[in-house]
Amino acid sequence: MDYYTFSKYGLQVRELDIRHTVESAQPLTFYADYDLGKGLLSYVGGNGQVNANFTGTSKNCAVRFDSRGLSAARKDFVERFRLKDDMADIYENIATDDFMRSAIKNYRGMRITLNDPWETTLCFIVSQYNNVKRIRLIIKRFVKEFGSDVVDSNGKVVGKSFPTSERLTEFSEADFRRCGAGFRAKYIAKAAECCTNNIDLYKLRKNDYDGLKENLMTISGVGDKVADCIALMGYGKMEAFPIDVWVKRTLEKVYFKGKDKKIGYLHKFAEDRFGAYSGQAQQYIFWQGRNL
DNA sequence: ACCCAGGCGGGCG
DNA sequence: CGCCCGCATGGG
Repeated sequence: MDYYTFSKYGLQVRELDIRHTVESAQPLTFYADYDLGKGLLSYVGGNGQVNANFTGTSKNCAVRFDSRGLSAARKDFVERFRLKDDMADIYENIATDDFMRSAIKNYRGMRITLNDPWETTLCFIVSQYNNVKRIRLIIKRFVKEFGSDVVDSNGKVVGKSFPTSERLTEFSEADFRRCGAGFRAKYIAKAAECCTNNIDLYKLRKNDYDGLKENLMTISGVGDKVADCIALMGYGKMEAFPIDVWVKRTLEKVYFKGKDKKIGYLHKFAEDRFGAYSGQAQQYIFWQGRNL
């Protein structure tokens, strides 16, 4: 059973809570413009500018796009918000206990977004030892400073595209520091160079999860946690389970009486418990844990 | 003022 | 290998 159908000016969607999805710290939402009070979200997708207008509830919402470029916007949106996912099956498989059931109840409709691999890489390099608000600030500065103009059919500038790795090789560590990247500026300069001249992130799409993660971790500034975030939100590897401070803290509190557990142990715990849907489970644990 | 943030690389034992 | 430390910066 599909979770979306085409409507005249957009889509009719079930199980999509745009607020929780946008607010739960995912790459798209680090630089998209939105006014959730008015149900507005706009971003530059793979098929150009998308302006979406939401009405309804998380159980059943209507999404309306500009009539111009409607089919491209629909296509982009379906991929971006993973509307083909079988949410009933996902909920059923990750609702393993009271804590998970409660998290799902609180944030039902929160989706994992699928983003461009390089965008995701840059966003999560910036995310390390940082907070969500400041990640957004820095990423927005990168788009503003280094992105190129996106124009509509009349030549009018409607937004800025996310800067490619190649584009960033035209700039230096000092330029990235000026955007507030701090000590991560060095990682970014190296990563941009690496992803332009050594690794083709788009060819890594053919890898399975293990091979992908191994390749990603050769990039400067990409360790275990960031690699899992990129695998999950940049490549759609739903079995990835990123463990940040919040997820670690929450797992230990809920399942291990607050006792310290090693990252490797927690990865195995998640794999056994959530399996192929670990990534979706992680997003609920992360957001519930942060808001406890 | 002080503390923390979706961690990582490097150095040391 | 595992452990520990420093790290830029802005908001609470």
